[in-house]
Amino acid sequence: MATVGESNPSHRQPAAETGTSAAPLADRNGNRVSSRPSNLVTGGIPDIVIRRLPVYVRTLSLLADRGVESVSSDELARHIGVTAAQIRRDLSYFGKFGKQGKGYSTELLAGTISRILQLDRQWDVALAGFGNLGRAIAHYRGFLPAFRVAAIFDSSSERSGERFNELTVQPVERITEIVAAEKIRIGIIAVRTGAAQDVADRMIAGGARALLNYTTVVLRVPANVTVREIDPVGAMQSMTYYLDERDD
Amino acid sequence: MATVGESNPSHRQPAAETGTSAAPLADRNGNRVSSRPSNLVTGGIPDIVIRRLPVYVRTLSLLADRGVESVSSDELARHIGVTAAQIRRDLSYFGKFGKQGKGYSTELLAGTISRILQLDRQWDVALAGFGNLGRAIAHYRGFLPAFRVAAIFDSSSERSGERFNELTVQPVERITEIVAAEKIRIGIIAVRTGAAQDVADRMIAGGARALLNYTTVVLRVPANVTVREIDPVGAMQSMTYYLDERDD
DNA sequence: CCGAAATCGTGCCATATTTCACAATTATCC
DNA sequence: GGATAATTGTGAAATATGGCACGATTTCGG
Ligand SMILES: NC(=O)c1ccc[n+]([C@@H]2O[C@H](COP(=O)([O-])OP(=O)(O)OC[C@H]3O[C@@H](n4cnc5c(N)ncnc54)[C@H](O)[C@@H]3O)[C@@H](O)[C@H]2O)c1
Ligand SMILES: NC(=O)c1ccc[n+]([C@@H]2O[C@H](COP(=O)([O-])OP(=O)(O)OC[C@H]3O[C@@H](n4cnc5c(N)ncnc54)[C@H](O)[C@@H]3O)[C@@H](O)[C@H]2O)c1
Repeated sequence: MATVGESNPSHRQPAAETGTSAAPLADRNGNRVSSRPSNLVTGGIPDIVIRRLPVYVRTLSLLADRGVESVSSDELARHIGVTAAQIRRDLSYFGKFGKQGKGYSTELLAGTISRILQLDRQWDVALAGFGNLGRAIAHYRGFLPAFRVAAIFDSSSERSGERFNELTVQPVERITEIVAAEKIRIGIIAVRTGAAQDVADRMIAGGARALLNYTTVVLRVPANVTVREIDPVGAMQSMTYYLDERDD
Repeated sequence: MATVGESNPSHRQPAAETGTSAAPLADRNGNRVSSRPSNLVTGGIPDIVIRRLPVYVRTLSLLADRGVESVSSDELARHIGVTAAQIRRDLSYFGKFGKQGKGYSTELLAGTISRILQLDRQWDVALAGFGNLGRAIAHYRGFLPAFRVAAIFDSSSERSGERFNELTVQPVERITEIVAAEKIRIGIIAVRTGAAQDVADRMIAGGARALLNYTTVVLRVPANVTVREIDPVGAMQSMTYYLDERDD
């Protein structure tokens, strides 16, 4: 396997981009806004490429499960809905994984990209907010097996203290302490909007460096923290632009 | 106000894009796969610009509600986390809304962009899937007031027939019929992955032209249908790339 | 009413991203 | 075994996106 895989990832650290400055706000797909790694300075790999990798893994794994042993960039591209050249280019940032005349081994490539993304381990995640959304996230099995909710926080005195599986919902005051103690690097923010920045700050103080933000708040985070936005409302609001009364 | 606002939006229709050529996301049948409209051909406005507009509206409305009457591109940029030039450029696609020396009227600009996005009306939405996620979406107030769940579908015989507010959950077989009858243009897909394409096809057959896809399935849709993906798992999986054991 | 300060809109340039297209390599078939 | 077909990885070109910087215009304080 080529270079990146399990090598020391320190060189990948998102380029410095402080608070408000240069951070672009929406990715190509529809996922949203805010501080994601700038994509060039480090000589690193463009974030837009990184964001496509999960789809590759997903599709390759699906094919592998179906018993398909190898796949060409062209066929993979048709499955995913991108161009074959893009897939080949994306992969070329990391090494050479294909075989001319044959294509890529589905299983091998899925495994390789998983390692590149560090998905070959389980990550503990801190969940803040245990309201409707927070509960839904806690119950959602789709994050498994790479991600496991290891701590839950809520400010409400009714909710804090509540049990979920083997976890007790903790008060927000303990976020920093617990995130640090459990070495949690990833946070999910599902609190009411007014509390989002505070909760993010506490998580970061405890050592979190990746935040999944379900609120519409634009989070201010240091340059070494990655934030991804989940913004279904924004997605809907941008689709209506294209709607027309009559149609085809 | 400038041109676009409530003018006939037919010219905005995503360019019909045949085959794989100009459009990055087309499959063999000329069906655009997955999200966003092609962004150039029509001489139309780049989709990436459209996708930023909801954030502008949101922020401007917030400021207006706080009693801020006008805001400069610079200040707005600081709130949102983009550059002032980008905001000015984005707006310039639609007209001239600012006043030199002063900035933009928060209320006016929020209203103008809302009209551009056609958010100055209520859109009926069809929701497919009434499991955990579907229920959460149905209860979620964040889509209001621009979007209203007007029909709910589920294949399960237990769920179909169930009531939600004044709605009865309907079987998937009725999607096309009901979507057509109620002139619904927007669908939300929250069914199990295996059913996503089928449900999408039925909605489109009934006249839906915008789909919010919560599943990980890559939907095949005609070129005149916009799809946006909500993919929190992918977002998480791409953030782990940047995580490092030690940090800073 | 004046000069300084603020701010927009945009031409033009810089950067980022995608795509083309082809040499090199490997597979396949007879 | 040799000819043909398939397919990769990548330099170079093409597009798309972002940002600088400045003329033009408006505001503002006195
Ligand atoms: N992106 C999405 O798909 C999506 C969907 C639904 C809701 N949301 C957003 O997620 C957030 C939560 O939505 P919800 O429907 O779960 O609301 P909710 O009211 O059910 O839950 C909010 C929770 O946050 C808790 N909370 C309030 N202040 C807190 C604080 N300082 N620290 C920790 N917890 C605190 C409350 O006690 C409550 O449990 C909102 O911002 C909402 O807009 C996003
Ligand atoms: N993007 C996200 O944030 C997110 C979060 C949770 C779940 N999901 C995804 O959303 C989907 C639903 O998740 P869930 O947790 O609600 O699962 P669920 O099992 O609770 O609900 C799925 C629902 O789909 C219904 N269904 C199955 N086949 C159908 C068909 N042919 N037509 C209509 N309805 C059908 C089922 O009856 C059930 O009610 C899954 O694909 C899941 O991976 C996405």
